[in-house]
Amino acid sequence: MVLSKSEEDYLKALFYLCIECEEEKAGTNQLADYLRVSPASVNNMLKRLKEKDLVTYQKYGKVELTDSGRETAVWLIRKHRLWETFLYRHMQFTWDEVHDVAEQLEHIQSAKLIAELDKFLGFPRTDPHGAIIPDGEGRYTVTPRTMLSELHAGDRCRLIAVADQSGALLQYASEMGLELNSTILVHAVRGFDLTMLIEVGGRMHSVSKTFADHLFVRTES
Amino acid sequence: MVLSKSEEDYLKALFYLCIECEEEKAGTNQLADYLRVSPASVNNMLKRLKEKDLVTYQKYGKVELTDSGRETAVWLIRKHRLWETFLYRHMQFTWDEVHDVAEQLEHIQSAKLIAELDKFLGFPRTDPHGAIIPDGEGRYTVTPRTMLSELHAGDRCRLIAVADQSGALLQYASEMGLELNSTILVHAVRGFDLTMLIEVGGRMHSVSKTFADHLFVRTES
DNA sequence: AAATAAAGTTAGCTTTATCTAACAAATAAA
DNA sequence: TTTATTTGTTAGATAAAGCTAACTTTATTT
Repeated sequence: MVLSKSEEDYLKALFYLCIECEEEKAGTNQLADYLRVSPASVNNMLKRLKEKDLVTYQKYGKVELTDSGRETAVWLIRKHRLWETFLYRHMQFTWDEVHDVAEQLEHIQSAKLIAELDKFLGFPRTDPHGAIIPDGEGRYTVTPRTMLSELHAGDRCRLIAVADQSGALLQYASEMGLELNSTILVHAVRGFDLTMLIEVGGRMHSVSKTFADHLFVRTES
Repeated sequence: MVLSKSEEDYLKALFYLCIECEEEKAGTNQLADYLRVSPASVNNMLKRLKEKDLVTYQKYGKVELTDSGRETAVWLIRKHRLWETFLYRHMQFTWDEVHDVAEQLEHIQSAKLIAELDKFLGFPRTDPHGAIIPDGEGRYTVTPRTMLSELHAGDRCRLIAVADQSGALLQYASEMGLELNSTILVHAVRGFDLTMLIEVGGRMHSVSKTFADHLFVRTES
């Protein structure tokens, strides 16, 4: 079944809200906020997605992806992340530049192209933000990950992934010399607003909890 | 100025009809035929393209691209042909498979991506069908080319390009062992329907004038 | 339990891009 | 030159995807 760009965007949004955020189901306004469209537009689209058996949904209820809907969403995420990897590795894109173009490229329809791209890249497991790339069979494991904000003074860790929603966040991280695999030392966590004092490559930085929530790490000591 | 996919398709069609076919101007029905839409749709679109100063056009008259329209069309062709080259060289696509996917990829908006792709490919001059790739400054020279159908018995030539409209033509050519740079020997031209008897790689083939019209060659003797 | 707030829906409008059917203009043929 | 044919235009319809404004449900407070 061939879907429109918009339909695909809604499915992907639902995937993020329902599966990645472990919230099970999503509401109309929540989706509208995420996609920056009106709740009315969402309502409209949900009816069509239900028609096509991509979501389960009933009046005044929450939305959920069907198996078929989730499969499509995972396929889109696979395409998106493979393209990001390509742009990053071979087209000299920085990690804050890849998202916007991959957002367009993910709608290109050609299974052969994606299979070949995967092969060309050497079957990468993660994208430039450390996010897991679903495999050719649509397998996608959502592993629970530790956020930098969960650590305490004295902890040491490595950056393994960044929540890639915002380009500003990535630029900010780059400015402080932070990239995938960087070692981070937590010097202190200020009590009242949870601001963290961290050391990256010998330099000290003070970062907000909001920022630290978006960095996924593996603790080392 | 950002154009819709459709607007871009119309500009590219106009470029083919007006510039590549050396016909100067195109008509409504001609465009409708080429794009496989109704003349009414074309009429509608022409009004909008005129609004945006991409074509010159007046009621019951012929259409022509403006400088700005031609510039956009050449940019699309550059993108299309660079993607074709990428698919052919690095993604194991055959020359009859590249067109459809490139048709989608040409609408991706990122000048940086195209500049990097060009560099990655080593600044290719021609695409997998032998068509010239416009350079980064939008320079595009339409060189007059010899068609196989213009040759006579006894002539020898090399295939330098194929008119890439139809995938069927390319498959047919492949089947007879014909690829870019293949040497073709014209054995005979039948008088009444201009069917040609040609030799390719030691094998004889009888080809129609229609087919021979789509092969561009460089004569060698 | 009634009042208020939050969330979700409907109706009706807009734009883009397509269509068909009917009509008008320009060109070619008799 | 009148007729016929081809070519081009208009009007009105449809479908996708969005909007606003008004309304209805459901959930939360007091």
